[in-house]
Amino acid sequence: MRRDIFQAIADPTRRAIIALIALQAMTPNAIAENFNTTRQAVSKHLRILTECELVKQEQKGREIYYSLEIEKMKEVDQWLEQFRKIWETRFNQLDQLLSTIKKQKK
Amino acid sequence: MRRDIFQAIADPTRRAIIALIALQAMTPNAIAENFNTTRQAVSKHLRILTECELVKQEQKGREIYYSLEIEKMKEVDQWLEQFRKIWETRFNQLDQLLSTIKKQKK
DNA sequence: ATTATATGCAACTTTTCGGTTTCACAAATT
DNA sequence: AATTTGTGAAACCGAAAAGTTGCATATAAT
Repeated sequence: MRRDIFQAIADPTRRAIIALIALQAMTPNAIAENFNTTRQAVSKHLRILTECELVKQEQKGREIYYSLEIEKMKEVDQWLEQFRKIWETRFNQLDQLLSTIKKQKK
Repeated sequence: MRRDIFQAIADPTRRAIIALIALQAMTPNAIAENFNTTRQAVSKHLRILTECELVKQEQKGREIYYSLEIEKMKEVDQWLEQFRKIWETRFNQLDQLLSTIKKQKK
């Protein structure tokens, strides 16, 4: 089983779950109420999210509260970093081009 | 077919292809040389990347050069934005906590 | 003109994925 | 003690994905 964060966020339902529990910890039942699937399907998603450490649990009696392990999200951010560098370079090049054109107009 | 950027970057080979052609345009054959798969498999990945507009082609004779449509990568960046806000809030809270502790020490 | 090279596409196979159904178990409620 | 509630896990199913094989086409080289 692959189970990395990129595979985890590939599914739209999982992205929605992530967004949901980012704000506050929730039980599987409460999460499932927000979707058109069964509790079991949500439970399966939560297992996947847990497996790649995107989610943490806190047991309270028979209820289990799930919340987002927000630090893990930074892995995606780090991966994007290499492309952000390219954006910036391109932007600077464009910037230089524009100022060159400006100079020529004078 | 779903075909969104999150599904596209879920596959590790595709992420590698993206990183490769981000730096310079390459032909399918040249790309395939970097991996343990057949040219056809790479070709299929390129088609998927093209379908979700992550990649653009430029034909030169019988060769086709693929390069990254870097703007599209910003979609992931935008999605991360909501979590970045949470990071910053948490960070500020930690910051406040630390300065409170500092004050108490005095 | 013939051959080699670069590529895309379609058919097929195996694996993975997302969902449902069913069951088991533990905590809470009656 | 019996019942209800909250949950996880396994078995199964259909759909989609990833890879391989084979073929078609166009350009380049001989």
